[in-house]
Amino acid sequence: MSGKPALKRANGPLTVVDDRSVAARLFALLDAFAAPAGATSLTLTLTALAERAGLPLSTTHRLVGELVGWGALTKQHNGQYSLGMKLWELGVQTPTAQNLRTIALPYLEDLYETTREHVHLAILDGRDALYLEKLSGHHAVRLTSRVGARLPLHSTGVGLVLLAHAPADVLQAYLATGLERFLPRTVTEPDAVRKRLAEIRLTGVARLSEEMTRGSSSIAAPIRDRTGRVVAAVSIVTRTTLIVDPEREYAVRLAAQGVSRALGYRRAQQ
Amino acid sequence: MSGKPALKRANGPLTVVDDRSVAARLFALLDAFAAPAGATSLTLTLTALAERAGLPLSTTHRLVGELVGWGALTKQHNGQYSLGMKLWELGVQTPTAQNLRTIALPYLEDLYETTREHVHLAILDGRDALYLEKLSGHHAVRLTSRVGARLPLHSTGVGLVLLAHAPADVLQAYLATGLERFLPRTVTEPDAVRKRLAEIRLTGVARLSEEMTRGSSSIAAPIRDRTGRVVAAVSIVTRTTLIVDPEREYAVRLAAQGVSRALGYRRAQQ
DNA sequence: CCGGCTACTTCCACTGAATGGAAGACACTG
DNA sequence: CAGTGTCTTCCATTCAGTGGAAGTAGCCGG
Repeated sequence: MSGKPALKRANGPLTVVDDRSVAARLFALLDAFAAPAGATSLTLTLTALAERAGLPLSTTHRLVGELVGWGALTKQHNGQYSLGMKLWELGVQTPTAQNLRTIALPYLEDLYETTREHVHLAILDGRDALYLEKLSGHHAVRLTSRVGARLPLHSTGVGLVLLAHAPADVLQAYLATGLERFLPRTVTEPDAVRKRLAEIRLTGVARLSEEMTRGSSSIAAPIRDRTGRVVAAVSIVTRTTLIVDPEREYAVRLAAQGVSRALGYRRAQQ
Repeated sequence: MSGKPALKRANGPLTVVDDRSVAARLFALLDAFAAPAGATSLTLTLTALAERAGLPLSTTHRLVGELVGWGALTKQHNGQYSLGMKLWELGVQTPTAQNLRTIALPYLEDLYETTREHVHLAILDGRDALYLEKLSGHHAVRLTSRVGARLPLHSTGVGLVLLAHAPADVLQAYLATGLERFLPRTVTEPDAVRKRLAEIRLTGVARLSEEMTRGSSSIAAPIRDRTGRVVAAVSIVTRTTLIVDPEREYAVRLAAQGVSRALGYRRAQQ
């Protein structure tokens, strides 16, 4: 691979920091493990890793050695490498994740108990909805989401809620890039999306059917912090039915309000 | 491997890999954020960070710049640094955590629902019980545990279960170091611990009262994978009462069995 | 308004840590 | 047992990283 500049990452969040710096190489190695979509966590051989990170084998070997020594990677019995516990340990200490999760979890559990459906908690990160938490029972519908997943803003319940309350420039930028159509019913036309967002702001809930995963629908509501800013969104994902039942919507609203209140939000204004 | 410098692996939090290497410096910076016990996630100024990591300020400045660029650290409005979302994102993809959690969560939820108590899921990592998951309602007792926390093996329910099924050498090594007494009732005498572990192996449950946190008791049971090896432990932590109630113990057992079965364990032998 | 303090940022000449090609070890496989 | 793919080690070369020092920004008290 001569192509001297920049690593050629294909899919996913490519954060080239500086390239050439040792740090950047280490990051490239870790990024090589970023799982694509809803896939299971990767496991790579040294050679595969070197290739994905765009580094010479011997360099990879040495750096991987350091990463393993620290615990960021683990070498399994079969010689494959995977992300290590140390990374998990540090990761769960990240303030945003840690705090929001801790505060929200009890309410999410309540929501799960009353509805028995998948419960999601997500925040806006860049151009994606980043799933912080997901509860689901033994049966519920199969889904692409998982904790740590990034899903599009325009085709998920939490995504639309987050988008509805995002700063104008973020919305602008998001709509500017073409929106992918996952299923026939996915709304991708910018103006239609804007209209939809206005309604979501008005009613305080988002409802979607068959826009991301066949056979499933979603109801989502915003979570606000003490300043009133929308910082996250909760949703439930249910099997699509024709009946619109207001009870579930109420349950989602209730959960969102509970978390907001726990974050210090008092619906003051007006 | 001449016995020269560094390479100080111990799997405690302070993992000096080689020192001098760029990687080691980066790791030191990240390690500086490792929260002590049950504390909230740290937030540090550049200077504090430099100090904790034992690096010159200018070096710290540059490296921190790279870490922020990649997303491992975040600079907050007030100029303080904290762990960043990228780290969380990678962390939750760690196979052990990811898989166990995904499989176990539904059972933990059931357990929470029937008991309304703190529910813990932990694995053995080094000399500690590492808490992978924690569910707790709005009320339950206040505790030191949290997801990502490390607590001692001899004074927690999950810890004792894990220790009871640990390889002989691990147990040996653990008992060799003096065990800390947290409360008057903490069992710290090696032989007493061994006896206790034998009982836990026999009955399949661990019960503790007032050994770690004042006012709380715990019931824990082992989780096995398809090979029959104990890979994790579940527990509930309740307010201490005088009544030993068998229902809760049954619920914990049930949850542990559920997860074990989901992991492919068939209680074959005997 | 200023001087003094602390905390952060930038600069750059020097140097030793990191590099990577190549060769050696290992492990399958047919 | 040669053949192929993968991993590990070595070491001369050099360029990325270093860190002392100087510059900048922000804050406080007088």
